[in-house]
Amino acid sequence: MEPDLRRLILDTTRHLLVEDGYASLSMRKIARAIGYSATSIYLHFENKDALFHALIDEGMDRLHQALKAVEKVHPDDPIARLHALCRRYVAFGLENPEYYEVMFMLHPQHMERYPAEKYRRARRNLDLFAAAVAAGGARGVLAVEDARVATSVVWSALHGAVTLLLARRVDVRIDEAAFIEAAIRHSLRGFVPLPEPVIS
Amino acid sequence: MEPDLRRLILDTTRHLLVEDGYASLSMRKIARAIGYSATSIYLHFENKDALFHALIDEGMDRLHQALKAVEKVHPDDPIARLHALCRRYVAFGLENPEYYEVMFMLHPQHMERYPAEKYRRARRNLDLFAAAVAAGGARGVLAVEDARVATSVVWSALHGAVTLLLARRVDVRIDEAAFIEAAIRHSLRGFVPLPEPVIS
Amino acid sequence: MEPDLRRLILDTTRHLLVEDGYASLSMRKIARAIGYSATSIYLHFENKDALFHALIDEGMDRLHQALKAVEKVHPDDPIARLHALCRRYVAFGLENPEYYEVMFMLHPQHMERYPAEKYRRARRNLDLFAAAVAAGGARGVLAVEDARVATSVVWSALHGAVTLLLARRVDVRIDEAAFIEAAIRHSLRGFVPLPEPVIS
Amino acid sequence: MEPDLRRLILDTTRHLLVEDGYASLSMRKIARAIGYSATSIYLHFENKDALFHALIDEGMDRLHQALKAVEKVHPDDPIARLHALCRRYVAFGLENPEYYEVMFMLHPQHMERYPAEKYRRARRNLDLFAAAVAAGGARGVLAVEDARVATSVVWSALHGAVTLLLARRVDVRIDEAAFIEAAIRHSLRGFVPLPEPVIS
DNA sequence: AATGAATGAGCATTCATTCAT
DNA sequence: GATGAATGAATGCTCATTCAT
Repeated sequence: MEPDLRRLILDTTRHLLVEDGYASLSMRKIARAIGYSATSIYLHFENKDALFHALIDEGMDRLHQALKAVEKVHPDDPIARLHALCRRYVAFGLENPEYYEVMFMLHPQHMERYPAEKYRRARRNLDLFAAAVAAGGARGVLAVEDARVATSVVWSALHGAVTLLLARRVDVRIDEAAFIEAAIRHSLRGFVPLPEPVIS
Repeated sequence: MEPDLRRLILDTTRHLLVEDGYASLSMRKIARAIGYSATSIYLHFENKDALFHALIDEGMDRLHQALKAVEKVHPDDPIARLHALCRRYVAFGLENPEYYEVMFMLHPQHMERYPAEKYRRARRNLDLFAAAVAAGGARGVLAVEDARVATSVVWSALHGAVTLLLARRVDVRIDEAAFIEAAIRHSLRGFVPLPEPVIS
Repeated sequence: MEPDLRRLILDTTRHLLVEDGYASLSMRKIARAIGYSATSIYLHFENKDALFHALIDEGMDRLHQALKAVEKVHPDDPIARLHALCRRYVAFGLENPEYYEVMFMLHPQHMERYPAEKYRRARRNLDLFAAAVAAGGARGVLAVEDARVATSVVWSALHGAVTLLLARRVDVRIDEAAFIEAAIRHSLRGFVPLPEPVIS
Repeated sequence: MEPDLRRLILDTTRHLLVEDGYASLSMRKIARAIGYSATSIYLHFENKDALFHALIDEGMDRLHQALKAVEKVHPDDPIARLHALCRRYVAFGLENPEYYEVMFMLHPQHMERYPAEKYRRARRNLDLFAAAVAAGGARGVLAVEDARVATSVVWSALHGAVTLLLARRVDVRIDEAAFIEAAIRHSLRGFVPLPEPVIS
């Protein structure tokens, strides 16, 4: 009857996720929300984990689309590209809290069953950051010791900003946009190729 | 019989949390661990949330103790102090994974009932960072535009590092200690009072 | 497409039964195994019980084939025939554990719907035993008071041996083959027309 | 409220067992039958298996009481004792079909969790048979090659009779009592030390 | 201060079956 | 003949919580 129940399940799950959180999400709840029996969900997803994994996949793809778009805008300016990637990343997290929660906040235990092959696919996003970082290092416009480490460091700063914002933990007196911009700049400034290291 | 059952409950819960994780923690399990009936817990805590809130309070206090200790070591060097604060913060998170989770990652929904007054108390920890940042700014050793924002930015970077590490999301080929140090340095380098802004 | 899907269903179900056991057998599983939809099974069998009843019929037929083969080997020696029938019976039970279970151990409740007419057909197997017993009695080589009773008695001894073995209840220190042979001999010796032992 | 809910659960379970069979027995069904919530059952039994195991224990004990009583009646006549043991065994099975089903008809898979220590206790019943068989062999009134095997053989004959009767598989034209007596005699006659018939 | 007894709601998952096509 | 979509009922079990004592 429903043209695409699978789609409906995925979308509904995403919304429930952001409203009630992962912990309180149950198959029954999803079923109730979509107006189908719980059994019907199993027609489209092998089990709860499979459903979440599908959501993760989608999220990773969407994020990838968003980030890739950036890449083309600044093909020759690694710094500008990195900056734009950061903005996009944070924007994605704030605009898609549902996706973001399953994608990056799920407990490792649940991720164990996530197929390794998909992990690789998920890592493509990080690779876009890595490419920009490496390019900046190669051109000497960014001071990069270890590109791998540097990439993760940038990512973790962005992730911290997104999660604190989503959890509403950031001081309410701080303007959200200002905070985001400050966080990104701050992180990028860490790459400044300096005459003098300051922190010994 | 027990001089302070409330104390015992809190300690036991904390240990169970660190050892077995949040998801598997139940009132029954706590009761079994302390050797009292589950009902007894309700004599000291209104419900599970109240128990967790008490735990969060304690966690914030413990973190505060840990951070305050640092303060005295470098009373006159804001940069060293900030650096040490960061290290301590990350160490605390990694040493008390599930504790950290309860403190900072609990779904907002659960936090709604958390009294605003306690939120303020929890913010004392951030104040220690803020003080160091402000001191550095005042002395001109750190380039700080808005101390409030800067503090939150540093915190969010640390939080990102902790959560990614706890979720085992950081590339396994990266040495954990190296990653932490890089993340902290990177964040502090963002404060370098520079002749030249790089990101326009 | 399939020339005889009914046939395929029965065979597959039997195999699944022998391999995975009764408890784990479901219509879905059968459907998957035959490569048809679950719905298709209902085109050939009214419901699960009907399928099982058909299976019981077949089992009875198969057992009948096995036992009849014996009959011809010893047409003139009732004792040898009876002995061989017993061996065959036990062998059949042990070789088709779960099949045997469905045939003889299904709860009466499930059997209520089993048509009385089929019961009669099932009884043909017992008749083979009865014939041997009667023949032995007629020839005076077996001491038989009431052939009907005697037949059931022999059968119940065999059934007891099979079921205890299938349930792994027989002392593990006893060799299975030795136990079977002892059980059969013991039962046959009950027919000894004294003072002459017949089975050496 | 209920003086002994554990008792009530055990008794109710037994009755449901004989009425509906093991396969269809569920914790909820038991709960409904006793007028308590399903959860309450878990206050007295760790899980479904534990409940069944308790039932097995009780059954074994009751059977043991019944068989032990026999022992004293014929202390010096192994044959009479064995005969009486057999009668009692069959009588117990027919009078306590509920117990009998859990005790001897449960699937091996469910028995795996049955503590080994209890298995030993359960074997006491077989030991009573073994003692009589051995005594008869020692006195030369029973022809016993291997007492262990002989005991199991007798038991399996009795078990076969009980289960066929319980499953209503025995020809309805046969008088139940006559069948039982014939089965027992037949089995004992297998022990006849020829050339003298012992059981008249 | 402490508890044993009890429960309703919930969980993921499986099942046999139905029905419109 | 065959099926995909759908479901209601059921399963064992866990949980936070309550209440009378």
